[in-house]
Amino acid sequence: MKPITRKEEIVIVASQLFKERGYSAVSVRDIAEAMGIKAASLYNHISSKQEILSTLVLRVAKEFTNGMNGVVAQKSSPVQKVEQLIELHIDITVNYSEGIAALNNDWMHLEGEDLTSFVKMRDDYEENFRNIIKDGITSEEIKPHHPEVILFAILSTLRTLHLWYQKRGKLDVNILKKDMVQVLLKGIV
Amino acid sequence: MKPITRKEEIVIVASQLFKERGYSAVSVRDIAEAMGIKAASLYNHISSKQEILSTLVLRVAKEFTNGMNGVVAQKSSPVQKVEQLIELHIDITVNYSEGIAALNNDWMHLEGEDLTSFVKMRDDYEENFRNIIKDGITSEEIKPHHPEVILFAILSTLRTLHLWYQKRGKLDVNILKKDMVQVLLKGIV
DNA sequence: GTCTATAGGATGATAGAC
DNA sequence: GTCTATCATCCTATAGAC
Repeated sequence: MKPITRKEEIVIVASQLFKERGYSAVSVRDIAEAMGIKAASLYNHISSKQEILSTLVLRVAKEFTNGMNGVVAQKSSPVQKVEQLIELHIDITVNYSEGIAALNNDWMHLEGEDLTSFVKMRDDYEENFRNIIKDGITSEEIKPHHPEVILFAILSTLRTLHLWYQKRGKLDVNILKKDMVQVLLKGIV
Repeated sequence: MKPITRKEEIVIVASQLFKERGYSAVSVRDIAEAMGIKAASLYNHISSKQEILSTLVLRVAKEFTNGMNGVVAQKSSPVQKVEQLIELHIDITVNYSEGIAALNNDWMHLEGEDLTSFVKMRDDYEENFRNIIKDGITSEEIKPHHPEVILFAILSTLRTLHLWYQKRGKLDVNILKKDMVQVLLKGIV
């Protein structure tokens, strides 16, 4: 089915270590040891430790960007779009759990063009999300709180889903989606 | 007024660097340079780099523990307690912004007894919060969603407040409290 | 309280044999 | 594709002079 390349294997193993300890606290020797080979052997497949991080973070960032573009292109209402974004985050969390940890905590260790391109993707994503919320306020579907507070509350929750999903991973994804949508949109009281 | 000790100065300078790059990516040379002295001179005031992290993280963790104990001891309703906890997080965020970053992202680099004691404080805090939510569901003040989903949504938002507060720091704290309480308790639609 | 000098080890990465 | 050997640099921390 999936003939995983050696480089891909490195990225997967590294991402698990990055998630536990963070990019800076993980050495290339640690990654190699986790794969049962020597550090020098890694360099037959990658050009630097940086490259692992870039591959990992940019891959997930592109998933978010593509997903957001899909949502924006639709004709649904602002609230429906927010629901779709909540589902997007849950889907990506389930499929790229370790990558999200790196994206959240280690993006600042990217360098050069990779850093620039990541920051742009993240800013664009937030701007699209913010505009959807503003549209919802304008059309009176969403309560007139400060859009920034709403954006922050939702994004904070969605961005840290991976921390929680690993603990309660048994919960069915569809149940999680429904509950999360209810809690985030309609509150708890 | 405040005769800041040299050690305290080190903790403050280090916490700002830890917030930007994370504990592992900051060297003692970096900290010393930011203070305009040599790395070796730091060791006249601290015994290790670890000690800086412990001081920082445990200080903030104790603030949360004390605050939670105060809330639990009160006779207010579950929803009122949640409101007080939201305010607690906002107050601590305003006063210990950098420490919260270390607490969120670098606690796993604590060692020995400090690590154990931190994890216990964090677990106790979450357990108290969870019980308040459960009480609210039992008394039908809070909607009967899975308590874990509610706890997660609120805590995720509150724990990352510091990221947002620095960007929009101009916003009055009392306005922030009111808006945040509304959004988290009553939702956005 | 700060300095210079340095110990002792870890780090990212390369060269070249197999 | 992996290995051993190695380089140059960085790391935390200590000793001892001023």
